[in-house]
Amino acid sequence: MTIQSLPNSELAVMELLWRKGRLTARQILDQLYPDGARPQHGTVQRLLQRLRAKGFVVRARDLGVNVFSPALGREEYASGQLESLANRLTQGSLVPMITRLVEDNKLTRTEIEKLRRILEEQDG
Amino acid sequence: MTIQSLPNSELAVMELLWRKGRLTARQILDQLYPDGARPQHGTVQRLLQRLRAKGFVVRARDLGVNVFSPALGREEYASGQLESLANRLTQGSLVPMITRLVEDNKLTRTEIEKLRRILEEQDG
DNA sequence: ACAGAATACGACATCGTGTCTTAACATTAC
DNA sequence: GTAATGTTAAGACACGATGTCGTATTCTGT
Repeated sequence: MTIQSLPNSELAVMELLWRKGRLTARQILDQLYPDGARPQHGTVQRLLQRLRAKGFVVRARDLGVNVFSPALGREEYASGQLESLANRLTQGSLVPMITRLVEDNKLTRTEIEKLRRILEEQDG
Repeated sequence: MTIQSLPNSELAVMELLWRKGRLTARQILDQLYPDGARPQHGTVQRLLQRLRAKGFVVRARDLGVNVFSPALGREEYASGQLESLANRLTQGSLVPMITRLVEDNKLTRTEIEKLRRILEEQDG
């Protein structure tokens, strides 16, 4: 049930889709690799195909072209990764990791404030 | 500077070392694969070698045998992974991920309590 | 000095990733 | 309706990481 982890090239496509919402393969090619040395069109097609197989993007026919959009949000993906990290490393709990980050001063004051607020808002 | 992420076989060795502290290659072989179909001794040796190359374990000569121990703690590794996750996915911030987990009720009340306490203890 | 254990390391199969290429298909412009 | 153009699907492949062997070499205790 865990969300699987994506390789870089596929994550890059997801990033773009998360930012733009819906794009055609061609648009992805253009926006992901605007410079000279860009990959073949088929490459993006392939990535999209793999992402679809993994259930990360959905496809819709639109004016004769396929339009792709994310099947899950960035936060959903990110928090899923976080969960699986916790499962693998710290018996499923975030506490040890966060504790460590706090002790090492890896969190900014603003972050700490925000986290406090989020946790305070929880029930009562 | 980010802590790299370990493959399963190497992580399994680290797990064991985190639990036991210091072990010889032979002990690792015995404890990691107690059943029948165990790998060759050399396999563990190889894993240890790779872990050493990556800086995850240190070695000491002890009574004529090498004894291996973790070069970093589990929490250090785990929080490093968390950081790199945040860097890759949410502009370096944990807030979006945690927010999401809280909203989805993925954290137990106990966890939330603990996290609150940790964050409260911070400065003033 | 020798047997037995420990170590180092070259080798290799397999898999995932990143990319290409070509073939099949759809669409558009005449 | 056909040619030109763009889109999609899928086979192929190189490359690196992973997991595992096996052998050559080095140690240790007696």
